[in-house]
Amino acid sequence: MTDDSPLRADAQQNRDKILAAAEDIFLERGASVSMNEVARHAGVGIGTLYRRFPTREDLLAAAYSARFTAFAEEMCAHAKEVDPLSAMRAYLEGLVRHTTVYRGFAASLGIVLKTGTPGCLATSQVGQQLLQAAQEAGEIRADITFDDMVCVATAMSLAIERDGASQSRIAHLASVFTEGMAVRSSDRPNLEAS
Amino acid sequence: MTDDSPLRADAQQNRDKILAAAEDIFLERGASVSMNEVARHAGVGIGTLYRRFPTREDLLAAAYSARFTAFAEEMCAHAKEVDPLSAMRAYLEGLVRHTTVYRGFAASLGIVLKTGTPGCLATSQVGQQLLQAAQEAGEIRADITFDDMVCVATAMSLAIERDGASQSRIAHLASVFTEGMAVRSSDRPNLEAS
DNA sequence: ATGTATATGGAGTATCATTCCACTTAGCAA
DNA sequence: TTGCTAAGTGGAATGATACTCCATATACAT
Repeated sequence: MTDDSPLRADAQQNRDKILAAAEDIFLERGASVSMNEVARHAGVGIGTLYRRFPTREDLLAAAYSARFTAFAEEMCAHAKEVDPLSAMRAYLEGLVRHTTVYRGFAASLGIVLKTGTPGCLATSQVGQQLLQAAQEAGEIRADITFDDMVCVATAMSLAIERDGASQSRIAHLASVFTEGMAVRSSDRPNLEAS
Repeated sequence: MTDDSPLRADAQQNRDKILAAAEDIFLERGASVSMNEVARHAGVGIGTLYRRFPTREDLLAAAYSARFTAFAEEMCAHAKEVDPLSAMRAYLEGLVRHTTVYRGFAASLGIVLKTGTPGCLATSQVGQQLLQAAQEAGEIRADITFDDMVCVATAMSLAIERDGASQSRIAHLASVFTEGMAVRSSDRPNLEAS
């Protein structure tokens, strides 16, 4: 299903130009700029852009892949140094911080994370691992899914896009929501080992 | 600032026709149908539609006003029978459930709620009251704002529009978020008055 | 009856996403 | 080197849609 045949040299070059332009322009004017503008900025035809990235989400995911890869590695390393609940909090916070780099990206987060780009795949997997670890440690409710977390991150990002993001506000919201997913001490008696 | 002069009789009639058509067509095809289609369905010109409802959000807010009014009353009554935290959970859950009546409505929720339509005003006010009551009862963290809640509701609705809404998933997510906003017993000692 | 503020319809303009295809070119095989 | 061809390209064309503008029509106060 995944495209495997390697690109022709010129096509690869154009792909790179598109990604560089997308990075620039998304940063500068948000994730909703017209596809034409991206193409023009990259110096390629609109047809070429669509051939390589059929949907805006595909382009977003590709343009963001490197950031996501770095983020996944960072979170993986960080998780080894703190307790599972803190790791989750940090993950959530970091995911939101990344998501707010491009204005207007928040609403697409869920779709983008499912695109299968290396970076998206990595951050999804790390997120799922951290979640599972926290659940096995009894620190996060067993009925929370990774999709719940993405939903939570979306909410936080939307809130922040609206207000303008202060670092402290991101941390604040991340903390609020992590608390919501946490097992409450009063619930502990209810133990259920699989 | 609010428009006060009464409409001419024919204009009022057209306004009513537009609202009836909007209700129909939003229900049937979602909140993103073209304005042209609404106008055609209502039997008025597109100019008339725009004169009365300058933005899509204005139209959505007006078309949804009655539902929101009913919802606000319902929540107000319900709050008298349960504890403040449960009232908040019910409000959040209800808001999301309402929001999913028109497909594609979720993304506009925040804007629509600020339009000043009687129903929007009522649900905003009730939400703020419930939040304040829960905070004064020490059941919800003092640093949560009503806008936070709207944001949360938006994200839940977006997630649900994507996945397809099951009633249980709405309830589940509402519960997670409510937990997150709740004051935890372990936090009680940690008091910091400004 | 008539003057005028109000209201109307819909053609016109502008912006986008997306498709399509005649033309170009990289890379391979002879 | 020289074709050959699959892969790639650009951008005009198509089709939606939002939104504006104004010549015309009409309610209604006088």
